[in-house]
Amino acid sequence: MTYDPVFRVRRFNRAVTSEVGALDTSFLGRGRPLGAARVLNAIGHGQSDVAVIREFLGLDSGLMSRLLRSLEEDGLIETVANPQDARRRIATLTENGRSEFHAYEEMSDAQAETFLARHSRPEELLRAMDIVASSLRRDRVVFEEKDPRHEDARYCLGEYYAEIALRFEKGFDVSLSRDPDAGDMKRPRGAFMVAISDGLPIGCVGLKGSGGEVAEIKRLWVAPSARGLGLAKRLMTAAESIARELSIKVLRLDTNSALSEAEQLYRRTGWDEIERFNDDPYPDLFFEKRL
Amino acid sequence: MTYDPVFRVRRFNRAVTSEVGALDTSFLGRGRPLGAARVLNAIGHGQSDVAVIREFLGLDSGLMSRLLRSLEEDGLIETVANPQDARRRIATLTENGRSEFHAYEEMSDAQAETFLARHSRPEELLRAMDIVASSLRRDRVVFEEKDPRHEDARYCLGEYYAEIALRFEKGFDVSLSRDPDAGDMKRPRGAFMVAISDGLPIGCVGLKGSGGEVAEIKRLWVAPSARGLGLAKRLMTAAESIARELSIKVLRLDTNSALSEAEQLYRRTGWDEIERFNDDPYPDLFFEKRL
DNA sequence: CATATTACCTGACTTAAGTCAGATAATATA
DNA sequence: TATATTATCTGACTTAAGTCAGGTAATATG
Repeated sequence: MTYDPVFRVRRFNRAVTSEVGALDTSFLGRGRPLGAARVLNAIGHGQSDVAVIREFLGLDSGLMSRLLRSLEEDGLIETVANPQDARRRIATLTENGRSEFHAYEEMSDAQAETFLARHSRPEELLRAMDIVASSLRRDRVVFEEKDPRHEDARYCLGEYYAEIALRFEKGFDVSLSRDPDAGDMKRPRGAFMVAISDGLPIGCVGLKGSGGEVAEIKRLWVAPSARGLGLAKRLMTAAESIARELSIKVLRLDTNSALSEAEQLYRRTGWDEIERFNDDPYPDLFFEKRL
Repeated sequence: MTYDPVFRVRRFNRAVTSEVGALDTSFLGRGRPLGAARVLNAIGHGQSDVAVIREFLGLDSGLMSRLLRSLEEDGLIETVANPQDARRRIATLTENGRSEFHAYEEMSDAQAETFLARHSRPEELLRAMDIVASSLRRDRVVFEEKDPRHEDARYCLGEYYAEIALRFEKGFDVSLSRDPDAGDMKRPRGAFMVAISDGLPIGCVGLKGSGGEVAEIKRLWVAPSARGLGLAKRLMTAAESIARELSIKVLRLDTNSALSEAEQLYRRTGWDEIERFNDDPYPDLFFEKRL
């Protein structure tokens, strides 16, 4: 017996729509209309190009202009013409603007902390929030090529190794996490791709080149909170298209039959099972795809 | 290595505030201002007393009056004086109002279904949404005394037995779920209490009386999605206060040491460990509290 | 019974948000 | 170079939402 799924989704909708105020009232509470506060916030987060902010917040040009004037009159921002294109304007915070922005930031941080502090199992609540946020914004995930030693890449790899270690009872040699392959997962031999959802890395994949026509797919990982969104497939597609760019003709990968979701994905997307091509102890399944 | 909790809460806030439209646009999309749509929706859900709706939606009396007039002019509702108190008004849907309300309901249902259908692990997404919703609305949980055979009570008991069966490897005799104790968990001997969060039962507790001065606490259960909110303690407090109403002097309970959260709760809230007082096979810990 | 309170209504007002039609100056294009 | 396009600005407008003071009729209270 389980409750109607549609009822549960709608219950969630009611909860967030009636409590969004409780979630984050930092936009209010400083005596400024929401619109002006949102513009100030965007500028504070480094968005300086007026047209970009306007597009991002979905504002009419007239309204945007007026909001900028009101922030300017309050001495919070300054605008100057863009030197590359004098039609466009660039907005920056003044000293007062920075302190006002920080006041908003601190309110928002404090509210988030209070919300978590009321829960005695904050890690589970956070996991749930990650799942919902990733699902809501699934269409805004961005795929960025990163150096495997970049902070975001290392975060993903750390999570990947931690999970591997958990799933294979025999454990996993953590020394590998120093990643001897890093050099082969950078241009021009290969690449490393991170999926980022509103600032949070939620997946990665490595393309480990050899300099020749054969390359390997490594480190395919999707955060537990982002599974079910089809991210692994999108990561693989991205990796394949980089491989084509690099004139790679044959892709290989190894995996373990315990990772059944991965196995299914490969079989569904044109990979063929092949003979073992290395003597690593962990994998027991080997695939190949000709591009 | 884990991401900053405050960052993750704020990411969630951004996701819901920027996608609430995507979550439920059913209030819009029918050419009616949000305020009027919300009033129509409240009436459709059976709230007929104007003052109650006004309180619930937090509206000024003047504004409420105007919204009612506009719905009346559109032929969607009718208002009559309350026969018990002619100052108050009662609003009901007309035939047109009912079909308009159903149009909103169907849009909302369809959107919830679409949202779920895009996810390949809907049950995990639902669990996450339950956790977040229960946490957001923790202060609006209502405790209702119910007959143990009432639908909500039976839902809780079903979940309780299912969980017990999972936690004790030896399994659990499901025939017990027919609940031979039902008669003792009703007034005047005892009571059964269900915690309900916006329509979803998320916890329960039974007070099983004997007719005398000794009663037992049974079936304390909190939904996995509502743990960490202090609900068990509130349920126990509610059960104790009913026990006092019923002139019960001694409360007893049995539990299993595998349920460590429960054991800690009892020890923290004035219960004393006592000798075994029954020969049930499952419990191995026994407590007593004098009221 | 006189008076206070309550629930609702009405009119006059404010604010936030947004739309729309030009105007201006800079830049891109034929 | 003439023309079109673009980014921003300005003024005039609309709509939704809400506030506030005062009014009416019903009900509660001393």
